[in-house]
Amino acid sequence: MEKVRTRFAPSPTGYMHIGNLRTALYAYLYARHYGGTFVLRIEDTDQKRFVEGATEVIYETLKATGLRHDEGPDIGGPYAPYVQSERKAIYEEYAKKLVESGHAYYCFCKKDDTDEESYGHHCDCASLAPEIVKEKLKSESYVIRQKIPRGQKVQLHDEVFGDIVVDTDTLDDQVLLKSDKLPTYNFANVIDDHLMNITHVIRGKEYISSAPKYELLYEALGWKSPVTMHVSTIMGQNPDGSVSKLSKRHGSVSFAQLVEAGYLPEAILNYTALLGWSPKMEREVFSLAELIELFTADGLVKADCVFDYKKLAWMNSIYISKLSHEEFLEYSKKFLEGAPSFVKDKWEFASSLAQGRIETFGEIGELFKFLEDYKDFDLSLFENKKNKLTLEASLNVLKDLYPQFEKLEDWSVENLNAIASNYAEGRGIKLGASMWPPRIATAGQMVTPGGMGEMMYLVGKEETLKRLRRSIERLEKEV
RNA sequence: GCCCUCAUGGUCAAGCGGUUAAGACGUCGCCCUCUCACGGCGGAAUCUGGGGUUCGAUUCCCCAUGAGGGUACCA
Repeated sequence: MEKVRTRFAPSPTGYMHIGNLRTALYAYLYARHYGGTFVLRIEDTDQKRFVEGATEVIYETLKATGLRHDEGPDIGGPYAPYVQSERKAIYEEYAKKLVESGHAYYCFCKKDDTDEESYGHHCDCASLAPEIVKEKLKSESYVIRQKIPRGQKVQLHDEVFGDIVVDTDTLDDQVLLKSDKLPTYNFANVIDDHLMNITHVIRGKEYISSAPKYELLYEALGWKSPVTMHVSTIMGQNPDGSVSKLSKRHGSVSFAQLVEAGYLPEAILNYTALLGWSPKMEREVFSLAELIELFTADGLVKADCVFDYKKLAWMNSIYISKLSHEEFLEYSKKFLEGAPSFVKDKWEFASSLAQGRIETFGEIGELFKFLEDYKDFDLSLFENKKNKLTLEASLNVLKDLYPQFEKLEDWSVENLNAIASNYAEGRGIKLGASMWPPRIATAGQMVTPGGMGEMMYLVGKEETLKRLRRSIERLEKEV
C-alpha cells in the first residue's frame, strides 16, 4: 500500500485560527495513525496579505501543540522548497503546459471588465486567434485561466461527503496564474499536492465547491488526484441564537488568544478534536497519542458545529486538575497579575486551593480578589440556619475564639482549624457553627475558595485579627 | 440569481430499517460539606416539515424549509 502523506497548508495570516488548527490536527492524526508523513507547506501566494512574522506563529503553534511535522520550510525535506512563493517558476511552467494542451488560455481582460450583475467569468479570450494572442502577450498583462469543458459531468469522491457529480456548465474559468505570475491558491494547491506526493488531503468544507475544478486539472495533467476529506466548519453562536462562522465577536478564536486566556494547549487540542469528529465512544478525554490511535475518517462529521466555550472550559478544568502541583505552580505564574499580594506571597499554598476550583488560569485574580477588597459587608451573612447561627450566636463564637487566635503563634491552617474544632467539641455544637463566623469575618463574603483555616492563613495573622475585631465591633452594635 | 453541501436536545454528538433514541457540556433538584468547588445520585430537554418506499422509518427516495459555502487576479 502506498505510504500515506498528508499536509497542513496554512497561509501566513499572523494568527492560528482554531478551525485551522483543527485541520492541522486532523491531517497530523491521519498521517500518524497510518504511519505516514505529515508535511507543512506555507501558502503565501497572496502578496497583498503578507504579514511579518506570520510563519513563526505557525511554527510556534505546531510546536506548542506537539503537532510535529516531518517536512517543511524550517526543516526541509525531499520536496523542498515548501514555501509557495519560492516555487513560482514551477506553477508558471505547468500553467503554460496547460495552455499548450488546450486546457487553459491567456486572458487579457482587466479585473473590472466583468460587471457586477453577472456572476462568474465570461469572456472571449479563449477563442482568440493564436497570432493575436502572441501579439497581445508582448504588450499586455494577462492571466492564465482554466478552460472548463462545456456540457460534461465531473464525478468525484470524498471520504466524508461521498460521491459528488457536478455539471461543468456551472463551473467558471478560474484564474490559475495571476497577472503577477503567482498562482492562485486553487492552482498551486493542485500542483503542489501532486508534486509533493500528497496522498490524502484534509481541508475545510469551503473548498468542496472548488473540488470539481481541481479534479479537472488533475485530469488535464494526467495526474491521479489525492483522496480528499472535507471537514465541517466551526461556527460561533451569536447573541440572538443564530450561528455564523467563528470569528472575533464570538470570543477568542486563535490558539494564542485561547492560551492567553488560560486554556492549556492539550485541552484546546482535545476539545477541538471532538468538534467535527467523534471516536464513537463514551470517553472524551484523550491524549494526543490516544487520538492518533483512534483517528479514522469515518468519525468525521458532515454538519457544521458550534464552538462551545463552556465545554472547552470544562475540558480545561479536567486538564488543570491533572497537572502536578509543580506544573500548576509553574504554569500559573504568568496569570498571577491581579491577585492580592498576600495571595501571591503564599501562592504555593493558595494554588492548591485554586487548582481544584478554576476552569481557566485567567480566573485566578478574580478568585481571590475579594480578600483584598475587604470592606464592611452585610451582617446577615453571619446568619446561617443549618448551623443554627444568629447574629448573636456568631458574635459569641467570635468573642470566644478571638483570644485564642490572638495567642496562637504558629499561624497554620492546622492550628487554626484545631482551635475551632476543639471549641465546637467543647460546646457540643456543630463544626460549622464555630468555623462559619470566623470565615465570614475574615473573607467578608459568603463564598470563599477555601475554608476558615485557609482563609485566615492566607490573609495572615495581623490582618485577620483586625478583621475579626471589626466584625465583633459591628455585631455588638447590632445585637 | 445560479451552483454545491448539510440538517438528532441549548451545545458537541452516537445511531446507519425494528432501540426505553447512548454519552458529554450546560441546566435543574437532592446528597456530601464551615461557603464555593470537587465528587455522587436523579430530573427536564432532541430526530425541521410534508409526501412517498416498506409490515415497519430518526435511518432509504422526492419536495419544501432552514443553515453554511462557492460564484475573487483571497485562501
